[in-house]
Amino acid sequence: MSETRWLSACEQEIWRAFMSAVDGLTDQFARQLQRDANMPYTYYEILVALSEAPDRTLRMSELAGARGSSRSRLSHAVSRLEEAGWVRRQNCPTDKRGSFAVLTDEGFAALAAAAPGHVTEVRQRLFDVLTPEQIAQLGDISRAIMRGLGTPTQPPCPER
Amino acid sequence: MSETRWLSACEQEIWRAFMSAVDGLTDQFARQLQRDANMPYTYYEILVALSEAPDRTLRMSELAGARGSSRSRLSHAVSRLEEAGWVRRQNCPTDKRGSFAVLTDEGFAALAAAAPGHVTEVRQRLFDVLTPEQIAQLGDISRAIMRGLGTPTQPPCPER
DNA sequence: CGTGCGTGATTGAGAGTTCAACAAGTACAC
DNA sequence: GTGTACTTGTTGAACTCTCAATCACGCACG
Repeated sequence: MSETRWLSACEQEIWRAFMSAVDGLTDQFARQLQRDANMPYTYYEILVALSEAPDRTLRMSELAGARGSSRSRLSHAVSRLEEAGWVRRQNCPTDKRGSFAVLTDEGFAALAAAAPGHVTEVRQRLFDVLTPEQIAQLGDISRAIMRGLGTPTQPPCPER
Repeated sequence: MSETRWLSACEQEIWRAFMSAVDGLTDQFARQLQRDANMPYTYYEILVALSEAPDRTLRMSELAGARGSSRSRLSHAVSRLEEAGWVRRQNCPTDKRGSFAVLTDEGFAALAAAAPGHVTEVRQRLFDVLTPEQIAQLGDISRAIMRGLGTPTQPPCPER
């Protein structure tokens, strides 16, 4: 067990600013979605992932793995989304253990209704307050963090 | 209601990288604390705030306001922390409605035990994977976001 | 005074997440 | 084939957070 490398005053200030910003952002987005679309943020993400999949269908595992979600959490969430009529479960014919989650038309409609408000919020709270340089820097920083966490990353966007 | 300004492919890629990074980080920190110190991240933050206050004591409201927490959440959390013996409630003599939360010696000890692991994690997952320039950029970006959210910000650190 | 209104804090119910345990199915060696 | 180990997905209990309701108190105004 080696000596702890504490944060300098500078580092600590940056760390706290970062956490405040992130907290504030996620809180803002979560509230906006809950208020305007009556869905928690994680459910929105599930609907987005399904809407982009072929046939709007994904295996439960893939859906869980795509976002950093646990199988258990996803199972509970999909149960809820099923009650809402936004998602439907379907058995996998080739692997009898497996289940598919399928986005229903109602689910797609709910997502389409929720998206504009959410995107507007993201634009206002994030992109509009940063300069183009800062936006590019944020992309690089995020990818570096993801690499540090072992998350696979896509190559950065082509030059602006 | 004006037209929605959607995100470009570039912006969306940055947005998703950012959310993945943030999610991964907070998840990592939360798990590390839960595993090694048996406390949720928000409770850790409460202990930190108390440990820095004069007499390790704060009004419930101040404690809630300091972090973006609701009174209700804080009340529940302090009840838990009280059961653990880490915090103690104390009546306010000048305002009989008020309560103080006081960090106990056990609480301070628990915090002291948890801090090294947490700081090490923050250093490894965040500061070690970024260049000094990126760290400074992250500070500026975070402050810009906070301003956009209406959160008061401290002036940035003196030049490195 | 005392009535009314705003504030500080708590409570309980409902919703989401986590964790461990479990059932069911598949893969693979022997 | 059969047994063992791993994977997929679900479940229930415990825990945290949110929201609305509530209680107790302070403060100002008639």
